[in-house]
Amino acid sequence: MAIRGPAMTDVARLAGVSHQTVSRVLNKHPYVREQTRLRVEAAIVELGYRPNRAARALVTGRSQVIGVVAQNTTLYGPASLLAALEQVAAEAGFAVSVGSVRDLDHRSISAVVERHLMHGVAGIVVIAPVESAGAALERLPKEVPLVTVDGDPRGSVPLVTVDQAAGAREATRHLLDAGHRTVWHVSGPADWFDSAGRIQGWREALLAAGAEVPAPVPADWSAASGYRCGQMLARMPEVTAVFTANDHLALGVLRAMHEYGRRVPAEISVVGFDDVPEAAYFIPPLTTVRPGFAAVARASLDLLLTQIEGAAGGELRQTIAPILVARNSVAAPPG
Amino acid sequence: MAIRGPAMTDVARLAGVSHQTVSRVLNKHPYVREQTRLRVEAAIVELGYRPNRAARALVTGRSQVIGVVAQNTTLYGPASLLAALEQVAAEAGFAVSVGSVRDLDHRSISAVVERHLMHGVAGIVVIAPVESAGAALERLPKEVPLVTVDGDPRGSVPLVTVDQAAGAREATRHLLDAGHRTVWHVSGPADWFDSAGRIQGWREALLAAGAEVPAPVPADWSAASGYRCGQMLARMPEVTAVFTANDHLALGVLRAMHEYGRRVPAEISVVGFDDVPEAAYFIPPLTTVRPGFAAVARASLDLLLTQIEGAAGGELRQTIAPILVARNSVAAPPG
DNA sequence: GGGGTGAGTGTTAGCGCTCACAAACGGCTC
DNA sequence: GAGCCGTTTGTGAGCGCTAACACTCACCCC
Repeated sequence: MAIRGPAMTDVARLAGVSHQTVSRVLNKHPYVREQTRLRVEAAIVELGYRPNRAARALVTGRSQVIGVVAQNTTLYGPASLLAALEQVAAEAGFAVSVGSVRDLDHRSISAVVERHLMHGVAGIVVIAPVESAGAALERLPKEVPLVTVDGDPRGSVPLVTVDQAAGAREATRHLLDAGHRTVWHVSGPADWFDSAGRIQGWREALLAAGAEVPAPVPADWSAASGYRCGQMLARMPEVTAVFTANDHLALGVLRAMHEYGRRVPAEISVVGFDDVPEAAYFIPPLTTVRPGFAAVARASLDLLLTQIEGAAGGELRQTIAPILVARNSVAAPPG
Repeated sequence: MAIRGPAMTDVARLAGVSHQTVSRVLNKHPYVREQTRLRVEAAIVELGYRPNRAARALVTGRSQVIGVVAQNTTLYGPASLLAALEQVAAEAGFAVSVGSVRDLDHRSISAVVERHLMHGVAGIVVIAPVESAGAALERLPKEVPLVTVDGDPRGSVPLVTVDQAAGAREATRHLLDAGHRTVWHVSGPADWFDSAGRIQGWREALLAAGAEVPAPVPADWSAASGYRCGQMLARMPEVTAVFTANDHLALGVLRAMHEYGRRVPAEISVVGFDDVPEAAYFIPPLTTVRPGFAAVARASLDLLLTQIEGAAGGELRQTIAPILVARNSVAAPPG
């Protein structure tokens, strides 16, 4: 294994130039004669030459790899973000190395960051949607370019985030516009920034419409907890509209409503958040909010590359607006 | 940016030894006096020294990164596999670099493989569940250690795969045991090995029980197509049991049954495949087959590391048995 | 006492690349 | 024709590490 391929000098010899000229061709320097460039390129093709990144990284002191720290990568949201990041990074010539963490506490995060540093990443993207992660990041070594996604809005680390509040406002307004007096909210875990933002947007929309603001029903992100909350809401006749913090919660709520014989949307309207691919095939198809993963990925990488290239300036905060996807889980309230 | 940290010679100077001794400590060579080792380790901690992977990779000719080629990483299956791989790799001191492809044809795959090679990966895992990928892999350069997951059983490339047929047999037998005369199958795309294996297992179980074998209903993997197939099956009164090639198809079928007023499981039983986390919260909770992603990941990495280390021997084919997860979507047929 | 042995350490030579610098060349100005 | 520019190419050093080898001891055996 690990047979060494041809090196730059081999290409140089074949093309009848110095290794330095080959390097210049590879790095697209100006001041290489067209004819020389063609000769070098031909030699590269002929030998099947492939530049050695390790050697380049050694001398330049930076690699072409960015590390990502994420939790729960099997969930639709993180997985989508990861895929989008990978694609954007590839376009910029960077590879993406993932590091999953079980918990987003200081110890887990810095362990994975440390692993990334050992592997010599050029920069790190941390998907850090909870309080504990925010604190952990402040304590990280400053030597590495770092960007957080969905992180602490009050932190000092460069941040890209989906405008949770805007999405929640839209969802809530959509329900109010359908004629509901007020909207109940099944919220995500209290320590997630996403949860906080969605609660805030929901509350703002209600207040703006002069509607009553019921207490949010706390849950985690799972269909299981959505189901439990749904069981409660199903027994409350005054509930006609529910906005859940994500689609899986909505799924649980839908199942509970079904079991209690409360028809959706005829008796109760439901709106989710995330637009998972299956959302269109829930019973009934779910109206939800779609965050722009691709836009988030692009913004994150831009921010990171700016830091890697050493340019100090530019915005350190980017907000991506989500959009509402209307389906059949919303109708006018009964009566 | 990219401030160079302390190098091995700095550690050596502080510990009063040569850089080579530091290297020996780092690589756990024998023949280093305990006392010396402690002195070196103290110096490493004091300076916050971190070995430069690029330099090591340059001299040894191999990196500590493995590349993964996968399609559709936002789906539950691939995402789970990816996460499992990453964890197993981390334990072995390897980083995982993902490369998503839109299509599993020769061009896309070799482009991503090429990208991985440029970045100097030590080996590659290809998640290659379709015919076209199988062909593409045979044409890849042999110089790189390679393992396929869910790939072509007839190919020559080392392979780890879930025993699709065994899982399908179990699912089908489970339905037959519940008293159904026969079981209908909504199958995955024809060019997927997974589909073929599941069809085969389903057919075997029916034949073994002397049951009639209906024509499989072809679909893709989406809830959308499951829904369309479900609409058809719902109108066929003789259908009492359906085995779908994955859970999303089952979700679509469930929705169709619901719309046509056919109760599950009272009138029709349904079994899926994959055990996505939401499966327990479908209406009704879905009986399904759980493939062992962790086991697949572990086997793949073992196979890959064996190749990387140059050891030729060992099995080049590993099969992982899935298990049936019984929930409430299966009951005796009506009447 | 000469010559082995093995533990523990140091010296040297690259791995393949980029960077800084030098050099060669033609064309221009004065 | 001396001097200067801009273009095009080459030379040499060195990034931080490991592998190969050389060396120094202490210890043992005949």
